[in-house]
Amino acid sequence: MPDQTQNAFRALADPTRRDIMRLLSANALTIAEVSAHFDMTRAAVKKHLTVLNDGGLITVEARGRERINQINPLGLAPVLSWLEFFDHFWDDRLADLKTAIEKDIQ
Amino acid sequence: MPDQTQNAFRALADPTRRDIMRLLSANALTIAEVSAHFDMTRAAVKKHLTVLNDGGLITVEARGRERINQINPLGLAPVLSWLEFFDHFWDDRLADLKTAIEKDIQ
DNA sequence: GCAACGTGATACTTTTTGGTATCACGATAA
DNA sequence: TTATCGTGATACCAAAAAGTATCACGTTGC
Repeated sequence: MPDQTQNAFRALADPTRRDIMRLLSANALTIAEVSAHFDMTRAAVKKHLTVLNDGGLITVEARGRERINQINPLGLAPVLSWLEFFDHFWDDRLADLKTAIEKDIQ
Repeated sequence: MPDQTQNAFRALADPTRRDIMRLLSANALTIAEVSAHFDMTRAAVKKHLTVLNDGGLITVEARGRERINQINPLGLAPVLSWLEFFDHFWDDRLADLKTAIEKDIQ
């Protein structure tokens, strides 16, 4: 796992994978359970889970013949770290940004 | 510009585009000036700038025959907003996350 | 043991993306 | 005007990504 920042950003670039992150934030799920929420094959969902795993955003735990996928919030650290870089440049604008977030939809 | 969240995340998925963001954080630059920092053609850089513009992360201002590309920090709002979602689920872990950021490389 | 189930992995197709090459066009400067 | 410069736009190519279909394998339960 060389470039965790790149893998994490890449993992978050796909809307399906971001939806999976939200799903897993509520409960850890097996691949089949995750697949049930999307209109695509289990194999496709599995691929997305692999990308998320490569990005360090989820961890996978084997339980019998099932694989429990669960969120790893620390995986977001490289992303937040990168964004943090811009805080130093616009501390003032960041305040506006934070308030803008409050009224942001989705 | 329907899905700004998607466009912003997609724009940040490429390492060259993230580097461009850092570049522009110091100074607003023309396309040619940005291109000088990368080992690729001006046309390729222009494409990246278009993607960044679509993502709302930069703004472009015409000045004579030049186009000044400058950062739009508010474009990061949808990204931060999405990440904010996870704060509600792990307020405690977020503290660890913030401290982890401090010692993060790159 | 045996059948059903969840998963891993591979091969394959289609679409998107990153990149180059090229040309046309407005702005600049002599 | 004329030549040059920065850019926009298009066509094109190669590689990566998203998705499907399929099969093999270990686990579960009878």
